[in-house]
Amino acid sequence: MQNSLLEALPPAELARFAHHLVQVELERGRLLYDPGDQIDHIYFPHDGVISLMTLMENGQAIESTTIGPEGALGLMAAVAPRQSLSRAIVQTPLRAARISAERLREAWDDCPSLRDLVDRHTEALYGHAIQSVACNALHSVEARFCRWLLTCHDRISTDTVALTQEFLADMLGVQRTTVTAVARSLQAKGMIRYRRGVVDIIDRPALEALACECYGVIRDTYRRLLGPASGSLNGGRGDRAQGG
Amino acid sequence: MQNSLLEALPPAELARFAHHLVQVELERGRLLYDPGDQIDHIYFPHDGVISLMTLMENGQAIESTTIGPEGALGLMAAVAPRQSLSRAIVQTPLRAARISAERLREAWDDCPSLRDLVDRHTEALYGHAIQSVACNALHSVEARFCRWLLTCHDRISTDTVALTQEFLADMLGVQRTTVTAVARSLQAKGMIRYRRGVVDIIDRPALEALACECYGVIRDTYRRLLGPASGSLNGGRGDRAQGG
DNA sequence: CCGCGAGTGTCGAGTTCTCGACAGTGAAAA
DNA sequence: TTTTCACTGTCGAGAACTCGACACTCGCGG
Repeated sequence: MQNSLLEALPPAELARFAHHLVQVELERGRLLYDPGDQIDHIYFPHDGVISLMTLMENGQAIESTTIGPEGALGLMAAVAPRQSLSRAIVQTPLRAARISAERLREAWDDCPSLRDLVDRHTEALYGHAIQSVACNALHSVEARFCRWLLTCHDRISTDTVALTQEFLADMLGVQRTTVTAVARSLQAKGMIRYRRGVVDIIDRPALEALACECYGVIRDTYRRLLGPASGSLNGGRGDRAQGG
Repeated sequence: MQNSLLEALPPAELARFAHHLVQVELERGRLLYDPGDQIDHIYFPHDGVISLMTLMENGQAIESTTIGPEGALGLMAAVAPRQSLSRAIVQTPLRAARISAERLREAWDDCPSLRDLVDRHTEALYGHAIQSVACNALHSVEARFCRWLLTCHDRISTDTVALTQEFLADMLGVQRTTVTAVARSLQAKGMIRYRRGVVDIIDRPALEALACECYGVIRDTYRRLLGPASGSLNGGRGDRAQGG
């Protein structure tokens, strides 16, 4: 059990629905939800990344936010039945705990810490989204490319990311040729190495220097709202931690 | 009382906190929150627009989402104390009902419909944000300019919008010269007329044709989640409406 | 009345990214 | 081994937008 949300729950609450959790392994590219789909299952990743993509009328899909081990997919359906607003696809090989949304809703009233955690998670996801709004309007493809790599790197256990340039171009909402140009530039600087469908991260500090501030802002938002000192375990109001 | 959320509440629930609501009128440009500010008041607009802006390290601010009469500002603080993630400024002269977040939290446990409505509002706001993520990455300044005008037009009672090109450039995250060029183009087509700090909307259908799909998507998301048939008033699960 | 300042018009060089096209290449399948 | 196809490299014209600069003008205050 490595999902942060599940780990943060008091054992007594976790016990109320743990027997409904199913451990699953999902392959890269697996489609979990499309816009309008009823959210029937909630996924708590242990490692790996799920991309949430906004689908346009012409079929183009662009990444809006991501879900990793610090969060969960479909958590809004823990409160009440909900439809997905995004396309959700598995980005990297994924290990996750899955639960029927209905089963989780049945435990809802008896799980105050879970409710609090879900609220904070929702807020963090919103923070992720509004930072991406700014990022897409203001930052270069190169900076966004680096941010994307770093975010992915944080959530997997290796320095090797399996992805094609074509796929990344879709994520970022740009042409493949643009991604190719950026990738070559980064490789020339010795920051990454890549071959067909694989990117190796060589010099992470350099990537951090080239990435936009959004990388750190989003990471810190999750930490602040869902981290150990967020007050989610000692019941709400008090902020006795030393800060942020 | 014209705010949709307040109007949608059962009178019994509204009565639990209505005596704490204060009617306020706020001038254009008024700063309500900056990132990190404790959310001490919640605003339910009757007419007018509040812009939520993501603030970057260099001080640049770009609009991420907006709040109008169909929503409320700071609603996440109705659940538990929260800090603002955005800068919130009054976009057009605003009439709103304001309540202390703490007072609303006191009524929280006794207001199931309010809780449901807040959940739906949060989801709609998130939907707004992820659509803007895609929009900023994929759509032209002209299309976004039109979307912005339409969204604003929907929420005020006149065909005249008070805004400078410089301000709109900030909202959209582009250069003022770009906004000027687009504005001139739209005026040449007879769709708008403008003078110093004022834009008149002449041909709304033409603006709708030029705006990107995001305008309609966001509007429909709010309607679906917060509209009369959303099930928020008859207590939850059942979807007995004819749907859509 | 004048002066000031915010808001707008415009210009032009430069950069980034688009978009279509086609060639090269590596890895897996036949 | 050969074939095949997905993935990458590259080119070039063009569009969109940036960025700095400066002139103009409207409306307000002195």
